[in-house]
Amino acid sequence: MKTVSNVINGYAHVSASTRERVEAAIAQTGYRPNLSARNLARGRSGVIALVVPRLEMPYFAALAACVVEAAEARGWFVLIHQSDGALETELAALEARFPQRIDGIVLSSELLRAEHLAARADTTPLVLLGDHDTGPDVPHVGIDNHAAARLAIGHLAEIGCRRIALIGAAPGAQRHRRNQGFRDGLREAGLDADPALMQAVRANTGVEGERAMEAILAGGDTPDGVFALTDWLAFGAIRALHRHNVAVPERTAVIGFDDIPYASSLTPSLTSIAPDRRAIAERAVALLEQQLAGVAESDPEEDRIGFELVVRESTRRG
Amino acid sequence: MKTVSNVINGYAHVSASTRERVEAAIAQTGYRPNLSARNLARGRSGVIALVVPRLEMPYFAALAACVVEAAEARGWFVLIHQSDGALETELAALEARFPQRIDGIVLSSELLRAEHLAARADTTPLVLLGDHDTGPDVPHVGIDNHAAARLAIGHLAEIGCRRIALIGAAPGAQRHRRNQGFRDGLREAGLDADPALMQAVRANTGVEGERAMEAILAGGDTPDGVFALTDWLAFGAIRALHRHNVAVPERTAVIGFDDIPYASSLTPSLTSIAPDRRAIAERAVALLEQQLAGVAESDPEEDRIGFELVVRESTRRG
DNA sequence: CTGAAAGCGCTTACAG
DNA sequence: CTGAAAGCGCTTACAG
Repeated sequence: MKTVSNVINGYAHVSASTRERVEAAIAQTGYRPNLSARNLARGRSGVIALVVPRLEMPYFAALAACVVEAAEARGWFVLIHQSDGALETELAALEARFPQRIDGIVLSSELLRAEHLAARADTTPLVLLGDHDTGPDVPHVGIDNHAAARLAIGHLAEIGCRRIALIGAAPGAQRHRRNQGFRDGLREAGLDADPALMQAVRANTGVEGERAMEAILAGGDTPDGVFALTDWLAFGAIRALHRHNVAVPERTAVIGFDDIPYASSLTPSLTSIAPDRRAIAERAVALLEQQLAGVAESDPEEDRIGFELVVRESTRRG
Repeated sequence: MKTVSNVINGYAHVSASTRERVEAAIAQTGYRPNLSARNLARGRSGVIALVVPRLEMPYFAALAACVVEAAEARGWFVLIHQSDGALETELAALEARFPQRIDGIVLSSELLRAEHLAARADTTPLVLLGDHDTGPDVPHVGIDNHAAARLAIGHLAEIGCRRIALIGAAPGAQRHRRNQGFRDGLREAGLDADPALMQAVRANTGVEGERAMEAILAGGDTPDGVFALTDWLAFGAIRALHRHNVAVPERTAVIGFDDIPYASSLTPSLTSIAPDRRAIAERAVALLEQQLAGVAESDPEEDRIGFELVVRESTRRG
């Protein structure tokens, strides 16, 4: 009956006594609504998709856990898809080409550009995560990567680094804002960007970080600071530095990005930028719900999530 | 109509021409079945629960990704829950106390004992993962932890280790089989188990691994080999060894367990036991489906999953 | 081998 | 403020 439905869904216009009677009956019988029936009646699938590069990356695993929780609170299940950083897969997600119907998409993209988003035909509610500039049309939740990168460089400069290397994606490409923050951070510290100390990578893996660091060291010039665009890249960079007998942090300080759980278990433990993942997930799911309800109030203020610098051994000198 | 349903669900007794016509129509209209309606009609929720200690642990993240894939192939969504290694949460999962109805449970348990399973009242299909002996009543999917631990010790003995330390849970407790494998492996190598070289931990984290290694070294006796029951513990152990200026692997070789993605990015890269996670997930979901269908053919042969030893720098000498 | 009908458990106008 | 009825899109006996 309508009344019971009103009580369960928390609508008004139910007398207190009736509400109590209904709630007592629910408690007594241990009733749990059948989500399939509810979704069928509501015309929703009850499922949102979360697309991340790889779930094995602790950053995305942690993020996924937060998204699962936030979605569950709204009666959604999360279908986790891995893109492996393939543009084709990201484009498929953009057009909601999933085996099931989907109420919304949270897409942590690596490769998508503004032109891909402009060409989007599908209308499924969509929220983007990640460090890239994709224009104002699609809601984008994340930290201020530019400011975070500047903070990282400022920290290195403060502990005395003068020749700071960058390990990460190609300038102007995906990791645009962190790249730009690196350059601006150097400028603010009165330092120069040296192309010989900047190395692109093909993937955010330890192996690539190691290769990039090797390439920089092969130039004959040992930097006294390294900014890696992700923690995993930093791990690899430290491997290369060790092999060349470069002491970390004494000779070369290293800072990463993401603050993955293992950052504190390494030798040395890793200084890193820690985004507020829980807030990112919560906001992303809330935005999906707003889009579904038609209230598209994109609030840049709310979409900008907090972060902090966590200082550990890899930049602790003296 | 019944015929269309037969085609979609792959049942027999449909003429080839009719089948073709139906399939053509499906392809043309881009039809995708509504899972809510299907599940409602079938009396399923369409959701299975996966309970792991923490999704941030790369081993469980990788496992979760495999489970999600295997489940999706059978029309299931996966509700991921984190137990934080709390017995209370594991018991709640055992009794299917989830916010939603659940078709089945895959429970990667840390603390559950045979007595808890014997006392189970709920009848939701259940599959256990993990290293513990819980009796034959509940299907249990996993590698032969005893054999894997013996293999690890055999490897250490082979490269010349004579005094091998153990870092992990208390003997007789959760990690029972790996513990037992450690002891039997020592015996097979003609070595003795020294209580002074065995340290329990309160959690499978780097901090705990570090603390345990410190405690062993504080005994004044430096082992020439360390078997850590998980990779994360091994990371911490290596931190402690570094601090005491013990060279890894030259003075002390270290082997972990799980082969998490970062094992190859560390300094030194970590030797580890690699379970076939994909096979574990596939088998677990298949067992759930069998239980739901009432064909309870628990095949110990099938439930025993393969693994391998991956040798890396932390045990490579000379 | 195939069609017509009922039912899965909800929600939502619609009356009252 | 609350009850009776229809409908969401499937599946499944049931006839034929």
